[in-house]
Amino acid sequence: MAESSRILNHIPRVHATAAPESRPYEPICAVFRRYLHGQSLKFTPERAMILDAVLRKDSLFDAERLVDDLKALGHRVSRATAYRTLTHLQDAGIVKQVFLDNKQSYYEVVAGRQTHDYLICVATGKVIEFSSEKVRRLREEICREHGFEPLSHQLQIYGVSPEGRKKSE
Amino acid sequence: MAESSRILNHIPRVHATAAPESRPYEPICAVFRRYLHGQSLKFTPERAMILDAVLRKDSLFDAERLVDDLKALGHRVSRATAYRTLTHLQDAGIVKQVFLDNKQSYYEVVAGRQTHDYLICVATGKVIEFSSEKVRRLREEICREHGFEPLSHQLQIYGVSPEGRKKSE
DNA sequence: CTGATTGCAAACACTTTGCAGCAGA
DNA sequence: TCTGCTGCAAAGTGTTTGCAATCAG
Repeated sequence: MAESSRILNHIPRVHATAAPESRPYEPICAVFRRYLHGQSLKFTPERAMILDAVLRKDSLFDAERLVDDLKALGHRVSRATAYRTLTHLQDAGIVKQVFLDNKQSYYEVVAGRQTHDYLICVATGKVIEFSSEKVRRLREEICREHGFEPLSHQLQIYGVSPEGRKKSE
Repeated sequence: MAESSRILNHIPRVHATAAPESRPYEPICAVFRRYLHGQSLKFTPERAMILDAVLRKDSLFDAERLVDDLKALGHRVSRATAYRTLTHLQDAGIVKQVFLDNKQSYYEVVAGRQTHDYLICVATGKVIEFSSEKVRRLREEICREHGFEPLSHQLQIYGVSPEGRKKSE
């Protein structure tokens, strides 16, 4: 089944399987504080504001959009801090980075939510997010076959949506 | 099942489903020539050399590696031409672009071969390529549910391989 | 011949990083 | 107080693009 292999130039950072010792229903903010404390990192106002803005997202977002959201809420946060915090949020198992194109990274919240996979219309650019138990089961099966311990996955299907089909006629 | 949607900032280019009117067993070089001709593009020595180098790859590669391979074969091709040609090869349905991390793009040959999905070890950076009929069937099923016409897909599972587990102990 | 192609270098866009001043714990 | 944090601007990096010379058809 496996056919060949190589080494990646850049190992992508992957969010934790689940916040390590997270209790059910624990506020995500508390999860983050605990994570930061465990790493001798500090819970700053900037990090609190970013986490807040992140948790308001109910679908894919990028760093730019996050900074804009914060600006709209009256908070001024530098891009650098946004990127740095997104990294911590990933390490804390709160957000996941998604690679949909070669231009930039996207993020989605995973803590306390189901992760998504994506249908991307190449005619309209529209992204449909869906969550599938079958995908999760297949991922387990594939990993079992290869002795792999899964942490995260990404599935994107590129194609043409019903609207895209109309548009291109 | 679908939960929310948004529009992508950059619509990724996706290789054609299959070389449009490709005949079985037709040499890939002929497919490319036919594609170029159809687009009023020219078959240049650079494009021939790049296609040749691409077809020698049996697993994931990146643009840099491609240029290095060509250099090793004694051919001098600029990065710009390599990128431009990879785009044409994608449009011709010969290669597919893969997004594994936020640093760069990877490519794999798809013409006349099975496409792959990837298991990526976050401990070692090793990439295991595999081909799964179950993944292809699931993709069809998901597209049917959403009225989507699939062109391409990408599945990456990030986790820890057996060797990675040993290493981190 | 004529429009497409090439290589070069500059431009681009997203992301990361060095640094000086600031501030949680 | 002692680290870690922030914003800024500069650096970094893969990829794209403008342009003049060149070449395929």
